[in-house]
Amino acid sequence: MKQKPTLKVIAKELDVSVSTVSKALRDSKEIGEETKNKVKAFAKLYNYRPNNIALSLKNKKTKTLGVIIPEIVHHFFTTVISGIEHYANDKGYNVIVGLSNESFKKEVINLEMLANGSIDGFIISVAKETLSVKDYHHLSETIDQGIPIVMFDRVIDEIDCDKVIVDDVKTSEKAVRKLISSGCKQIGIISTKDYVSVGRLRTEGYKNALESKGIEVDTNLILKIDDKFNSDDNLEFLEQQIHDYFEKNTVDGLFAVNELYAITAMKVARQKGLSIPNDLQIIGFTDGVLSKHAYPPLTTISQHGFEMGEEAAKLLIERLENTNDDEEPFKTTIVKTDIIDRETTKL
Amino acid sequence: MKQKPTLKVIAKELDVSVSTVSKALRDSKEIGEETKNKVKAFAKLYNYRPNNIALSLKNKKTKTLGVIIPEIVHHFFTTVISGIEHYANDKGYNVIVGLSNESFKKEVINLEMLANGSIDGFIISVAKETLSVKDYHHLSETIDQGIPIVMFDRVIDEIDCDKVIVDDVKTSEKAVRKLISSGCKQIGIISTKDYVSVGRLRTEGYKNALESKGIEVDTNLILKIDDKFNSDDNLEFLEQQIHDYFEKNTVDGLFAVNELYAITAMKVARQKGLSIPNDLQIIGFTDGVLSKHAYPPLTTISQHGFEMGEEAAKLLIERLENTNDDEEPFKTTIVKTDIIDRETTKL
DNA sequence: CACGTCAGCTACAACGTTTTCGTGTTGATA
DNA sequence: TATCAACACGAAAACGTTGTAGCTGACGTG
Repeated sequence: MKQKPTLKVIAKELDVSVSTVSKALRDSKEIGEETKNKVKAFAKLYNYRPNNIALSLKNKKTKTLGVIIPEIVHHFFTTVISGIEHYANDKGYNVIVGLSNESFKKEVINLEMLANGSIDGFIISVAKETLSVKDYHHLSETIDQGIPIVMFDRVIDEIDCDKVIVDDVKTSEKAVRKLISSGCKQIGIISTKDYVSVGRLRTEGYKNALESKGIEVDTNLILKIDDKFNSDDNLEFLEQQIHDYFEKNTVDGLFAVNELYAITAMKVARQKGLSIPNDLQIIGFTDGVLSKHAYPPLTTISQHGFEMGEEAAKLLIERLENTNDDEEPFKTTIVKTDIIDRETTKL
Repeated sequence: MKQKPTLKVIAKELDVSVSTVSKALRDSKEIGEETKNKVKAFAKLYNYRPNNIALSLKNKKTKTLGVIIPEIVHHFFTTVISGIEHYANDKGYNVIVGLSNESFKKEVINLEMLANGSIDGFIISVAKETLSVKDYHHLSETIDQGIPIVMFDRVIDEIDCDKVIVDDVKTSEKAVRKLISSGCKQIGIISTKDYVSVGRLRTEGYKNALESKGIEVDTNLILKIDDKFNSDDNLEFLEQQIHDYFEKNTVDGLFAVNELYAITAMKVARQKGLSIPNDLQIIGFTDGVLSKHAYPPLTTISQHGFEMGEEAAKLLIERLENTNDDEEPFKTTIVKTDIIDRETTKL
């Protein structure tokens, strides 16, 4: 186990000064050709690489991005991370991930752990609990300390920062319109509680679509799932709620704000003997593995997570590398969506 | 935007020395009560947090783990990351993720980017390309430099390090035995090419099970998928290969070495009019979202990714924090598996 | 009064870099 | 021969922290 060589050991070994070694390796014209070659050869031989930590300390930048997401076991978030990684690596940045597990406290801890010099900026999708308790002090304090934040997907209007979102209202409107034009007469929606911005906005789009076609909105047809900040374990609870919904309502079209809700609705519908898409047409939101491999394959809205990730990383890195004194105004970029036609809708 | 306070600014502000501030905050008995209180109050007021980078430089440890995986958009890997994060955070460690995208070159780059001081140790599941070209110099060099590595799932026998695996052979044996005892007469396997260790081992288990029951192994029934280092885009190619397999062979039991293969096989079988589990019983490997939400829900082997992640993090951190001079021998821990009975098998 | 002790503080080095500002030697020029 | 530029290199500071060693003044003891 040979130790990593430092400038100092190279200097001692070659009997020159540390500065000379540093300059030689950076090809400074201050150093003579001969010395340069000698140093470079030695450095290559011993596989010298500058110590990142020392560089970070000196340059006051770490070339590392902090990504905080509610859950990693979730296809949408992982595609976003892929996008972030892709863009960031390309620009020489690393990515640290923190998981909030939808918990406010863990979000705060993660932010604090990383905000002490470990990273140059954050990309975050806020936890449901944070949205629900409406306590954003950790975010505003971080921004106050000069650490930029980019929010994506779940976004907080009150916080001024760069944002990457999807036009939830318009997109949902489009999806529900599609259901209408495919012949659905009774269209329901399975959404989240209102404090989750995306749920609220997608419900809004749902209403807009109906109203624009002169259809009255029946609030009984709007199911707002109570998922206790944790969508993974309480699958039965989710099924139960959807089951009850089907007991009380008869629908021939359904719009679900994520793919899990859509898939689960399909399952419950199948148990009730409904045929998809003949008796019931369904559109989901987010194009994940579930949608693609479901039976029948689910017609869904693609959020283009990869592009969202790339865009978020781009916004963040641009802000980090912007050396102008005049602060750039905050941008919120809207990533386009597409409806991917599969087999849970007609036509 | 107020700057992060450092020891130096606190010292200047309170007109004491930097050392005094440092010691006061760490509650050293060298410092008088009065001064301590003054410093602590000031630090709290200005929300002082020690700079991680400076600490890392000084202590020569970063309290950060580097995790390198082939793909993040993959349920098994994300559960492993969850497990790693869970254990690591608990011990005050952060996690940097690097994606190799199954590419040898990207794996090397990622390793090098992080090995220059950014992390204390690696947890890695090697890329298929690396396994196929059999070039492990980046891994052995990293270990040589004193940076410990823990491998999980896809593991390299030639490299001496801690490992976390599943007993692929035994587990597969159990699964195939189950198929046999459920009445299957013609049992096939969908595996990977042999350079992927898990594929090779699971195929071995498949053969063992058959032989132990006195059934002759028919190599035609062994399909080794050629997936070109990228399982995501070439879904049609995968389908094609499975389709051809079904054309040539008639099976009533199928063991697939991952869930995507299993799900795709189900899809192809359905197209051929086969009823599951009546005409064909299927068992997959890895309990992911696909298995759970498939139609019908897939009987599968749970690898307990979360536990694997926790175990990997545990091994790594224990090694990092082991201050004994005598090197601990390398361990490989075997995480248990379970068959999760769902609806693609009888009984 | 000389000496030692102790509390309470400060100075300094070190971690590995980069960069600014010297400094000494050479050779050419006036 | 005195002056000066060009060249090749070194010393030192800085980033933020911690730990060791050193310093100062007050007090007690013989």
